[in-house]
Amino acid sequence: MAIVGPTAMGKTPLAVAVALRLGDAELLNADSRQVIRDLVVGTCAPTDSELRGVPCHLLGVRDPQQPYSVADWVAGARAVLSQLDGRGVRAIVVGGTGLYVSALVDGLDLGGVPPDPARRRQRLEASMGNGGVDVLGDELRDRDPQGAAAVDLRNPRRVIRALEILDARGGQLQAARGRVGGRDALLIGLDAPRDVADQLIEVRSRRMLESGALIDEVHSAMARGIPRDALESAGIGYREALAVVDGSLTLEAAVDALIRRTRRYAKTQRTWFRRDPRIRWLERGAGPADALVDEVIDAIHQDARSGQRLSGR
RNA sequence: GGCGACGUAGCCAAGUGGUAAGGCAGAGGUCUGCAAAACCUUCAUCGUGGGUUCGAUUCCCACCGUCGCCU
Repeated sequence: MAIVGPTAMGKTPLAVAVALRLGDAELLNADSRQVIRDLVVGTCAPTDSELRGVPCHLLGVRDPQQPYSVADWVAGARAVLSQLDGRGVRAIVVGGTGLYVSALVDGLDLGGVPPDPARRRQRLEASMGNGGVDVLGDELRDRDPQGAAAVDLRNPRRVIRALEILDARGGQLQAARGRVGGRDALLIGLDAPRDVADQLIEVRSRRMLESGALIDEVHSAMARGIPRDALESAGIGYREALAVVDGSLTLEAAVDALIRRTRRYAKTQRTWFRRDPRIRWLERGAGPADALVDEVIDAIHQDARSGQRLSGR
């Protein structure tokens, strides 16, 4: 099963509560920021005390500078899953990175074409030249008219990736975008009414910055030699914290920016998850999110897939 | 009290006698190897009232407001 939804709604505490209730369950992190090693404050990676003894996989497994993508995560997730299956332990996938969850659950075939950084840089530069992205879009249309129709030709990253796939395997884009090995899963969405959600985000953002914890984390990361740009791309909040550190932003302004960016991010997450009709949404109130355990457990029992497993077959 | 400047969307801001750039914020959306990313769509009738004009946000007058200088 998976618990998904916008950031700051309490997915982790809820998942932990569910795992404790089930007894034989472990968490599998599906948050693209929490996989980064040693950056826990700004990424809101769960702490040991928040996990209450429940193991959580794929947490802090890569360095900030290290390139990492959905494919890496899926590979890791599949490994975790088979290991858990072997031990007869149930996995609870928790996280807000929709693409990761989808890649695992739907079994997106990522084409087996790893990124080519040098070539990407080259094309990105081309896209910033005279003709803009259109130059790349035209190339894509030439090489695969059909495939091009399914790509957002205004989006450099998408076009560049499409070309990258064609470079590597030729043929047509469509052939590289199948689905293989999905996992049928119960999907639980956790969200809150707008005002509560805004409140949760504000409280979290304030605590993160005003306590000084994020600033401290940024300081120690820099002391370890982590490059600035790696830090900035480590998630919402790091850019703001860095700005406070070098004095270009007041703490108050940083808090505002963090709140704003986080809200916008939450909105994007909602947009992503809302279109998936399989998700069963639970709405939390201002109280603790783990009060919803019972509802999750009910959902598990009602769910045919899990029902069989729970009854011991 | 006098003189001067300014008054364009929530904020910053360009501009023209023919019916309002852009950025930020907001709202909505897209999504198959950077996804807390990248991208798309959308959002004003120009302080108020008169006048000139075929037509004014753009010219003139008055008023209101803000800022500066002077007394």
